[in-house]
Amino acid sequence: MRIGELARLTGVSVRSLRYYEEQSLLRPERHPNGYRSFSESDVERVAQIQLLFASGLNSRCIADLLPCMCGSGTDEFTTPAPYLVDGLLPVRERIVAQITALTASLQTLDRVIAAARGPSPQG
Amino acid sequence: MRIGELARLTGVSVRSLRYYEEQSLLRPERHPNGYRSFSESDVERVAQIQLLFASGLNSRCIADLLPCMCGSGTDEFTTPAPYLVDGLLPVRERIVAQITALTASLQTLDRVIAAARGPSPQG
DNA sequence: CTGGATCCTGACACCTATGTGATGGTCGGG
DNA sequence: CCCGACCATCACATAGGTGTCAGGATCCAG
Repeated sequence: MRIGELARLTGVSVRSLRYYEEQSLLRPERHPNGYRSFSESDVERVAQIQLLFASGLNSRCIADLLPCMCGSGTDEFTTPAPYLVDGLLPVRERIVAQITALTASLQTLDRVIAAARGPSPQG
Repeated sequence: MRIGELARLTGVSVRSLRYYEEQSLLRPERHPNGYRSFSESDVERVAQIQLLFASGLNSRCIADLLPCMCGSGTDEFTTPAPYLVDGLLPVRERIVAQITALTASLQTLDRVIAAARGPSPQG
């Protein structure tokens, strides 16, 4: 499919999809006329990318990660080099820390919201 | 206390503390000579700010949030106007969404890490 | 051929938190 | 007085993902 359709299917802007290719997160084929040609599986792949972006990873990190996880269809390359893991562990820690921070923030927020709803001594 | 000491106590750069004031996250007094004068409670407040930043909230959001929660010890003013809650709910949703994304990413990440460690069928 | 939709590349703009440097005021100790 | 530490403001830089526009090319329909 072409870039416009992928954009529609994923809800991601054409601009971003081109950027993803620039960052090697997507590797679409090219029609003879220069148009990008994406596969069906790229829909899922873009969703993955979006998820990782939403988690605060940057494109370089995602680029490292994707070859290890995208193998929904092709599974040869699902085992990353161990050296890659060394780079992944800090990322993991950051995510855990972020979840912790978010959870704490959420609790605080919920206390605030509860207090605003009913200032009665319920908590 | 002055800005340098607050920076030392919190581990946040002086630059960031000034930025926080610019964003109305901190409202230090001013000495006649122009120096900022922070209170003891600002140490905790900065920690809160950092926590929220780490949660991915931006300064505007934090500015809305802080007046409701800064009373961790003092709970008098923990009750915000209900109209404020309307603004808080989207924030809450964003936090929940982010936790969801992070959790999913963490799972993916852990699968990759596990696969790299031992490609044996252990999980 | 014409018009419109879609695509291409390239480039600049933005936002946001933070770094960094310039330039100068304030204060305390020697 | 003078130096060093600290503070002030202003301003420019950075990074990363995205918006947006410019200037063309392609393709299809009429």
